[in-house]
Amino acid sequence: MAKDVPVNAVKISLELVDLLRELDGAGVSEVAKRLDKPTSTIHDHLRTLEQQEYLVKEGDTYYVSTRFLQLGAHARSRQKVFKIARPEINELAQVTGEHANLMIEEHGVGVFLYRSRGPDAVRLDTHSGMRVPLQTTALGKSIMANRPREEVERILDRHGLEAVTDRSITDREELFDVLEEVRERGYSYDDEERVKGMRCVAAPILNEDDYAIAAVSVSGPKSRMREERFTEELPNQILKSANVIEVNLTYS
Amino acid sequence: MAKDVPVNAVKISLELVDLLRELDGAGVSEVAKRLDKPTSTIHDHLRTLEQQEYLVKEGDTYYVSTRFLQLGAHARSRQKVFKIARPEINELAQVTGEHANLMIEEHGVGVFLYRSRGPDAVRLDTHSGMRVPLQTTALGKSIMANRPREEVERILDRHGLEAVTDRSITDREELFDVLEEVRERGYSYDDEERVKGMRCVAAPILNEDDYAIAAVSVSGPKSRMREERFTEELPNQILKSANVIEVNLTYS
DNA sequence: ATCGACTTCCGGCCATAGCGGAAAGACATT
DNA sequence: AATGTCTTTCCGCTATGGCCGGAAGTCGAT
Repeated sequence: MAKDVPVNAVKISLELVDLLRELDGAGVSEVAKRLDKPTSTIHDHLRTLEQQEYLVKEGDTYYVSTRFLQLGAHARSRQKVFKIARPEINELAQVTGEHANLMIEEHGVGVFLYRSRGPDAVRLDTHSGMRVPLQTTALGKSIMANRPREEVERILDRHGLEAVTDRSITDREELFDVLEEVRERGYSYDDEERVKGMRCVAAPILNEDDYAIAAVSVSGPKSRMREERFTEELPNQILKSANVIEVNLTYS
Repeated sequence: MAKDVPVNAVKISLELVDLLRELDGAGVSEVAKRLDKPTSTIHDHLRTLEQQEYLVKEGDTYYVSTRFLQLGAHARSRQKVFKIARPEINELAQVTGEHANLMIEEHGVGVFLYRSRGPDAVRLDTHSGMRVPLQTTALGKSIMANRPREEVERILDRHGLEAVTDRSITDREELFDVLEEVRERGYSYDDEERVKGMRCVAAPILNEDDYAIAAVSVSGPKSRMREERFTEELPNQILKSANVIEVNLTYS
């Protein structure tokens, strides 16, 4: 096994924490089985993380601690686009009645920074901090469409084009064609490419150099996302919100 | 130096992350100076954390990444008291106009799980995930007052009684006297013990064994927190909310 | 009582974390 | 341009401590 990271012990602990999140808590032996390491090694790591207060132990089960809440809140509030976009996203959710979202790109994946539920919003699995492949959301496509092609290539080299539903885009050239359209049109669609039955409209937030730093969207059930509402009304509302955010970003 | 944790490398990385949060981003040499380690060592750790996507690098500065947002959101939603209390806290903020808060204890410190700003709420530094010494808030006192004395002793042994303002309680016996009163009265006060000019009223959330699992509070400026509102109206509203939460917790 | 499945502890080996030193850049200042 | 002072980054050695096998506890079930 080639040495891939400078400090392997840290890598193990981080994988361990993320596993505990996925499993929603686990004991020593279960973690050891999943990571294919001896229980004694895992035990050492769990103890360390617990002593440093990054995990909590209840009985023989370890859980992710709220220490991460503090770090996460900091990471989010550090993004100036977050605090400027938040009121606009709330507004968007209210007037459309649906979900409204804010996404940024980080390490080549899409991160939901914030979401607001409108009065008619359906139940949905998206939550703050959720990470998804960029090409599977209208948000991600709006971002990629307004980045240099070579940067998008690098992201694809790193993450590939994993399909999430049977409608996901999986061909690289097809994706670039779509991105071209999106850039010209100014906003993007997602038609059940990530979640069955859901459609989505998104627009990018651009900086002074027309480089996408984020995207905003509205998403809802297919039944309500159609005809003029889908092709005219929602795009206009979203473009207006995106524009307000862009303006507020430059003058702040 | 005695070996204090099983995996020292992990400890270094975790301290590093927390330092980056405090500093709101930093370069290699600044971190190295603060942690009193060689730059080469710090460099190894920063690279590892960045490769694992727990940090982001912008130019020569490393920042905490939104990876923590996902972990934090999980850690919070894991607490059933959070999702049950949230609507009640929002309600409390609306009817009182002030800040309303939810706190739990973790590793012997108070953690703000959620807060809601009412229409008249003043600017305040509290935020989700914030960690404070228990004895410096009405919330913390409500929790400690409804825990076995030996458990409180253990917490104090570990964390001491650090003063935050000149009104903070610093004497152990004095604290236990206060806690005794709080338990009998059913709710607790904070009169500028953490933040100058702010007062706070809190009530515990108890489980079936009368063991405090959390606390709710309302906090506001001294000028509005006085006379009957402070001694009657707010305590009653908070006790009512706490009771609703307790009931919803048992039947769910 | 005996088992089984877990967590925890212990002690040793050798991979590797941590470090010093040097190289490669960045950025002023002269 | 050239020099000096900051960085960050790289490289390779060495002693240490991370990792592991195995044993000892712990708990519940049968």
